[in-house]
Amino acid sequence: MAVATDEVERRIDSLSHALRASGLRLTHQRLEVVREVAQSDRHPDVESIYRAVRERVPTISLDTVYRTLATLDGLGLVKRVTATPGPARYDANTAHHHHFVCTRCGLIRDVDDQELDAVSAARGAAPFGSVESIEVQLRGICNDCRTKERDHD
Amino acid sequence: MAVATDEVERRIDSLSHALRASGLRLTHQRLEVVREVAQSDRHPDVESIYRAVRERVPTISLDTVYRTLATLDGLGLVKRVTATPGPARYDANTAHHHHFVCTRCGLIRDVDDQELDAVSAARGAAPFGSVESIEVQLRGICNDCRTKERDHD
DNA sequence: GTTACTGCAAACTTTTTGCACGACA
DNA sequence: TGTCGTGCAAAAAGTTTGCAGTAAC
Repeated sequence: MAVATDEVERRIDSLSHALRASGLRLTHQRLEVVREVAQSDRHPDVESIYRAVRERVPTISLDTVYRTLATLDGLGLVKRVTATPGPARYDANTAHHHHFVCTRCGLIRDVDDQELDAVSAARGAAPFGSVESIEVQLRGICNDCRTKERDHD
Repeated sequence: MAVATDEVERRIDSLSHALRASGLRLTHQRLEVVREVAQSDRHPDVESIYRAVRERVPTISLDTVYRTLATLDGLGLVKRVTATPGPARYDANTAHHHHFVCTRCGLIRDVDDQELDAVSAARGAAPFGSVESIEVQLRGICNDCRTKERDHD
């Protein structure tokens, strides 16, 4: 668990309130799916979340995980990350932040940086529509992949 | 065709050279797939490219389009766009640029902006790896979706 | 007690792969 | 002519959906 315990608690609390406010039910399955996503800062995909939650809720089904994540996304409690091709991945950090993306292995890590936060809606985007959020993707090679590359020399 | 004819020509030229340099064959199918992607600035998905190319090469198969795009991506002649969930989309603009993304309909448009180009590799990313490229995603609602929204009031 | 949610199974969409024929160099 | 690329078909991967039983409120 790489996310601080109190932040995990805060995220789970926020879930309960948001569900109640929307008239949705706080089920065991939803709670455990959120707990799983909230604990991780690795932007896990649906399959990983499913496997992890099943350790605690052995009867949960994959489609419930899909449905739960879609519901939570709709409520703004998690965000679907679209930085890599392939399986859907989710992020419980709903605060404004940026991403480092490894183009080799697909690692995604949150980047908090005030300089990047200061990037403002470009004039270049004005003709297309109204900008509501800005995310900077820093693409490159992660430390692990770089090390592996050296080992193969 | 929204991309200037001479730019399309330049991209097709660049294909021929790159394929030859890699010892790959310049087939009719590859040429027409590139022409299709190079002509468009809408970041088409594989299915759209397939449909469009089939008008000129009726016998082409969908899996050839998939394979061709993967090959071209490997050579750096097109880039797979990972800004929206769902089907793979491709961009023939391999120059450094940014994207406006409509979160409602999935529209993606290239944004050229010197201010955004000036965004530099954040210190915040340093611990994770080496940054090789930076893309800014400007997310919001496009003009068309905004208009539709008003019409439904 | 209602009604929304879940699990199961099946369907659907998107993408990949094996193989034999045909076309490029 | 040799070999790579294509088309076909089937499979694999990822995601969605209908339905009947179950659990939350």
